[in-house]
Amino acid sequence: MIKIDPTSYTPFYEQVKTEIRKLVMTGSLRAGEALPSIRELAAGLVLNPNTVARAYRELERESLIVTQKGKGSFVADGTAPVVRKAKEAHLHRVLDRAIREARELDLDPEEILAAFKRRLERSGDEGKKGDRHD
Amino acid sequence: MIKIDPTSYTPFYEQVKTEIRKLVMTGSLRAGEALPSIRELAAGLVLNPNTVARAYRELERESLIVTQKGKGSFVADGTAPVVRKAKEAHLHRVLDRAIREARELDLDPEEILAAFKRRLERSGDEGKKGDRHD
Amino acid sequence: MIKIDPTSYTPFYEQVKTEIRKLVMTGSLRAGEALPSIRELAAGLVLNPNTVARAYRELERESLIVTQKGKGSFVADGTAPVVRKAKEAHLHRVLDRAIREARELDLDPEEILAAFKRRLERSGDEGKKGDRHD
Amino acid sequence: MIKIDPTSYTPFYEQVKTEIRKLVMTGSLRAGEALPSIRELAAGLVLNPNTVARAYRELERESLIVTQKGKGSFVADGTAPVVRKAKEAHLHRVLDRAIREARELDLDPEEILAAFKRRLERSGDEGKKGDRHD
DNA sequence: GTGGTCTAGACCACA
DNA sequence: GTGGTCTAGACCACA
Repeated sequence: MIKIDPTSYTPFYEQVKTEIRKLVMTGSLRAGEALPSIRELAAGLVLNPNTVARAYRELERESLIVTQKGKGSFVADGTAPVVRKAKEAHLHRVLDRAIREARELDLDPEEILAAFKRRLERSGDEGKKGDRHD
Repeated sequence: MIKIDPTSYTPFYEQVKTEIRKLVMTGSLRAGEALPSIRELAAGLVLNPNTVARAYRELERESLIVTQKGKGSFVADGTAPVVRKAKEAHLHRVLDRAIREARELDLDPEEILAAFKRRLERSGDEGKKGDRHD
Repeated sequence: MIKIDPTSYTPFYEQVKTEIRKLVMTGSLRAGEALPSIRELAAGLVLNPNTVARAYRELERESLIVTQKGKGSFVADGTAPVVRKAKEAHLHRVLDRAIREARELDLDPEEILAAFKRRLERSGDEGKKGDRHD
Repeated sequence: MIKIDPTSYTPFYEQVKTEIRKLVMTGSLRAGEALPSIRELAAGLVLNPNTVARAYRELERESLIVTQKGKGSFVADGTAPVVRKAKEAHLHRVLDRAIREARELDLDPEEILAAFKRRLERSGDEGKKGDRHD
């Protein structure tokens, strides 16, 4: 469910945080639901447990998850209402960045929009694929 | 002309590379034109000359610029024809990343497109502004 | 295993690159094998870690080695088949340079060949020794 | 008559020195003969006069040339007898370096000699050509 | 412990 | 003044 890009400059622990936030935002992980254990996830992602632990620790600090000693980590309650807003904010952040970068190329809004439509359709055909490289 | 974001995970030397690539792609820097000297740019960006030197060195390795001992760095000849393609490729990369990230939120293409249009118009009103934070 | 000549005009990082390429070409370092860590090699050669790091970084860019965060650097896979060709190319480069320089002295090919034979035998007697000073 | 390689790590002034030494060793420049003026040579090589001046100064310090104020630079007298020995020494240096580098590849002397013969013949066919890159 | 980035500052070749 | 190399040393991510 989660993928880490080793070529990205974004630290592994940040990538793990982002991926888990997405799972919550899409409803793949619901309030109260258990996250994979640190060791489990670390093994799956071929990361050191320390790295995953750091991601969980920071997600806990922002109250997205809670950890119960001896039991594991769970999506925090009260998350549900926040999700909708977070999702919208995330979408805007993502789109605004693309728009800003496109405009920095000195392109007209019409051109940008046309290109966006084409790429969006294209992405529908191919399913979700793509190489990130922040 | 160039701005660096100290809060970004992207290394300074990569940010400098990206910014200079943009200047070439937008035609702000044309083939044969001189780049600011390493020391000059470093001073302007409050970076260490070593950091800017690394950016220039790598841009030279990708043949975007050429350096003449004792004289300075210049946009490479033969850049002009390459620019158009690079620009398009960059635009696609930027848009595709946004599309991929939006789709990972389980949003419909229509929703995504509608949001994109709104944000694009909004960006036109405000002029080019925005808080980056890659 | 590696030696650096501080009197050479060739930068230290280039000398390190050349020496490591040789180790791979002679089979002293095989695909997958670990290279000494940057700090280790730097200490051994009495060089600054930055200098060795630059050598490794550039060897990585030419796909001769791969680096894993926190683990170290390793000879790239797929190196084996490339080695034979690289070895031959390197030999030709070395011999051609000597031939060109000898010819620039206006010597006959026979003279050059005779001298080469004598020096080659002589080198066999003495074992591998020699004062470089590029 | 002289060529400078801007991609070489050998400083320009050293390349100039070496090239002039070769001209003397091959008899292209004889004792008492005038060298091109500093400005002339600098213009021909597209170098700054300072750079050529440094080469001349150092060649003068090693007594290969003499400079007469207002007249120019000349190959020193007493050079003739030295030339023969210098030529041989230079040849040996050049060949020994090639031999050392070939042996560092773990090649047999027979292999090396065979390759040398082939490359020597090849060089005869093509005339003097070649890209150096020390 | 292993790499990666960055600053501060020195020294050199070249224009 | 313009680049290029190098050292010393700090700080961070990752194992």
